Amino acid sequence: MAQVQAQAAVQGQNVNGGANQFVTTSLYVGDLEANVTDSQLYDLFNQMGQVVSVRVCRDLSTRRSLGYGYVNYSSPQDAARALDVLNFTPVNGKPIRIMYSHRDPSLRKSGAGNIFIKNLDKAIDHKALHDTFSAFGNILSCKVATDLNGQSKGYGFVQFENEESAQKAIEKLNGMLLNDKQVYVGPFLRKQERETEISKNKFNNVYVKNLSEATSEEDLQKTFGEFGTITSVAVMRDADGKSKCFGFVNFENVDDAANAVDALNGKKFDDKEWYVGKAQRKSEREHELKYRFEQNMKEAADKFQGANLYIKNLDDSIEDDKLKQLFSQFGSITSCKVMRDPSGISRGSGFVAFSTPEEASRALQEMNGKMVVSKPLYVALAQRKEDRRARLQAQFSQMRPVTMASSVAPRLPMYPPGGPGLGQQLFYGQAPPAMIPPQVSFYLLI
DNA sequence: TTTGAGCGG
Repeated sequence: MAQVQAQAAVQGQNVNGGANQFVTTSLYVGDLEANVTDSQLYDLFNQMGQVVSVRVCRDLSTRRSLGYGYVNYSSPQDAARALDVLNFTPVNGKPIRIMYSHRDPSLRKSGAGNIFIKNLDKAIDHKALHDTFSAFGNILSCKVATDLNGQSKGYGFVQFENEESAQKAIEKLNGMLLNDKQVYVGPFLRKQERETEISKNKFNNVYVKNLSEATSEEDLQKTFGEFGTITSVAVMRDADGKSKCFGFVNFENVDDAANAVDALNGKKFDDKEWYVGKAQRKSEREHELKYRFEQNMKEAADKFQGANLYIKNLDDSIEDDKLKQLFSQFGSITSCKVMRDPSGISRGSGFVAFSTPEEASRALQEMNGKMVVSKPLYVALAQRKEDRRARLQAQFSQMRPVTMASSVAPRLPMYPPGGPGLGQQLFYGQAPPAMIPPQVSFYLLI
């Protein structure tokens, strides 16, 4: 796989799929021991070719190492070779972990292609793990969990560049013997996700949706009854007795419920593909919705970090279109909004989001202090995430939750298809200004 | 037994 990277590098392509020109020459070096210095990194990496620059990142005020740094080469081949040869080299006794520098965190955060391995023989180290799994695709990051002495804890992680490689690795290696130990290889799940996975496995009550309108309790009883004793069955209906096309089947026995889900989920009845799964309690459903929403908010916030401008001191006469006009000369505007109070009067503030931080930065420089209509504009980068969060919490109590029918509730723009369902009773409120990028117009309270 | 953390000038 090092060859693939080197080849891509020679051709000036970015193996990670981005467009950044530095991606092939700039390395991220992580898992640094706290006392590792710039010059140590330089000495090590300069053995692979001319190093252009190197730095260990430090906390601005305390100057303490943040445990990672960067090494830049002028030659992509040198960078590729350094990644291949120097990865997991101990520095101050701790193996460093090298990746191509990739500033956009979306791939890392998405967790796509990330797998977990357990029951690893203690003799298998980072390198051995890497070698074993690199047969299945390009690896972005790989490590064995270790204790403070560097001893293997018997499990590890491999993040592939793509999901297909991860699937192949799972398929081929799960249950295989590695150094005489049978390893488990599966998708990586965060602790929270894993707990809900487990809780999914034991339940009596089954939820079924996408029923045809004609499907009755008797039909459900008949279909589900094949799997075991049913204690109750219900098709949910509106006031007129018309089916809402979903229902619940409660089994006496948890295994029967699980079998029914396995067998019936995705099956077609009357031309309708049923969804059959564990019936969630309201609190579980809300918890899941909230979790997914927060993940999306985080992604949105990250994405717009640096590309999103906060504007103040706007003349009241300026509307969204006019704001956009003012800023469009600096780049491609992905969204633009003047904040207004409930009666529609401009708050004199707004947001302009560009597609790149560079455009935003230029716009900031050119537009801050510029006279527009009658007043000098105040232009700043939209608040950092941490500040937003703190202020968000302060304002949380002041937001009045609004219940909306699913038919009028706005779609959250950042939701992927199949995200939290709007058919649920969700609470939406107006986003507090200066908190949330304009793309995300509503704040969910649950 | 064991389900991370991580991107600047």
